[in-house]
Amino acid sequence: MKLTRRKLEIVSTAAKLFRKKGYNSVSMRDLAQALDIKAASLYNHISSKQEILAIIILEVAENFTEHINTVFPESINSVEKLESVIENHIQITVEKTDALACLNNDWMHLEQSDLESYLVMRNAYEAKMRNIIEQGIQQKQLQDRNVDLVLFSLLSTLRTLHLWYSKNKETSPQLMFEEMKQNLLHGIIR
Amino acid sequence: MKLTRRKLEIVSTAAKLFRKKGYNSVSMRDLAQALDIKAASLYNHISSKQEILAIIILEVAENFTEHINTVFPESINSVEKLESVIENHIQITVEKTDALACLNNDWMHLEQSDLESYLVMRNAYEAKMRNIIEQGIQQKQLQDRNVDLVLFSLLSTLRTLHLWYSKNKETSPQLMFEEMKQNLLHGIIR
DNA sequence: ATTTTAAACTAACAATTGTTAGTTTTGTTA
DNA sequence: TAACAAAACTAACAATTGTTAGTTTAAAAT
Repeated sequence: MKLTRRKLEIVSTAAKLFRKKGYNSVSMRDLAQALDIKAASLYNHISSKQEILAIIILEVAENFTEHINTVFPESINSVEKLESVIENHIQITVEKTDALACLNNDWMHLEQSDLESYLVMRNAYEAKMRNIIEQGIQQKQLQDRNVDLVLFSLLSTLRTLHLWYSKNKETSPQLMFEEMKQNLLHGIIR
Repeated sequence: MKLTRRKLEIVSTAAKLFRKKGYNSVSMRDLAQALDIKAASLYNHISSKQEILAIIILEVAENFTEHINTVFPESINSVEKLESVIENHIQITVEKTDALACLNNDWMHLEQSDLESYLVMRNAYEAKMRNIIEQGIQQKQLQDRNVDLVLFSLLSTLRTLHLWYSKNKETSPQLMFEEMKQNLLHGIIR
């Protein structure tokens, strides 16, 4: 099924609801009501509830994948690569807040090949991030620490930044970028 | 209803299931099956599914509250207070992994007075953390940054550390503490 | 040995779930 | 104006949900 205008409305309304209550706590009747139609009418546009979830999540996952594939082979140093990753996370946080929250909270409700695709992308992403960090340590640009924990420290904050942003929507991406770069890379101690 | 031995078994089994699939994706029949009994038998021990969720979440929330209330008035400097908070998060992550994950993922499915209690505790916790950070900035021990974003950077990682820990259970709390202190307070750049 | 209590059971309920079939309405194109 | 397509509708389905009522079993206390 093609992504028509109406279908996109349904998907983005669903993302908003899924984000607030979680995939399994939003019924097709809830979704329909938010769009001011009846539940059965949704099926003129989408084939199943699952399809909606897959569209929401896989699109964001592909955004992340595309960016890291661009930045990974570049001949800039590790710190600059990390900065670019931070910037990308902030951009997606700002532009696709609902979908990003869905990805974080409801990816485990994907089924079969969609779940598979998601996990493949996530693993590849983390592997490339890991690589950047290892390279940074080797080149003495980063502190010599437990790579997995460094990776987690970065990603945990970047992945959940939408929680902060949704309560601070007036903040400019620029400011977020500068502050997060400092916090994540240089720490908070003086 | 008192917390008997059997009731605790039910609650901790529920925490394990809720963590993996989310509160609304675990039916009372799922929970019963995991305990090798029938769904109706659960009601000899608990009064509702909601009660289970509330027990799981509020207990952890109280742990956090107790600790910050202990550390907050102490006459140690801000950095030492932050270190103590980090240590406490790691301890709870290690000792109550499932319940902590539940709190993070399913707090919004609490109802009425339980939801209220949770939010009161969370707000109080964040306010005290915020205060510690502000004090640290005033006393020039911390960098002069956006307080809210510093707070978020710390808490986002500490709150989701259970995601990393559940895949790295062999790691000692000591090592986690030392590494996270470095990552969070001093950053990762050399 | 008898009574009591704790904890399991079977059977059923009313409500809600995702989804389908078939129909009607609405707006556009021939 | 007639024909067509898009998108809504009503009505219903089978399955699953949390929970209750009433009963049986097993263990502990008298």
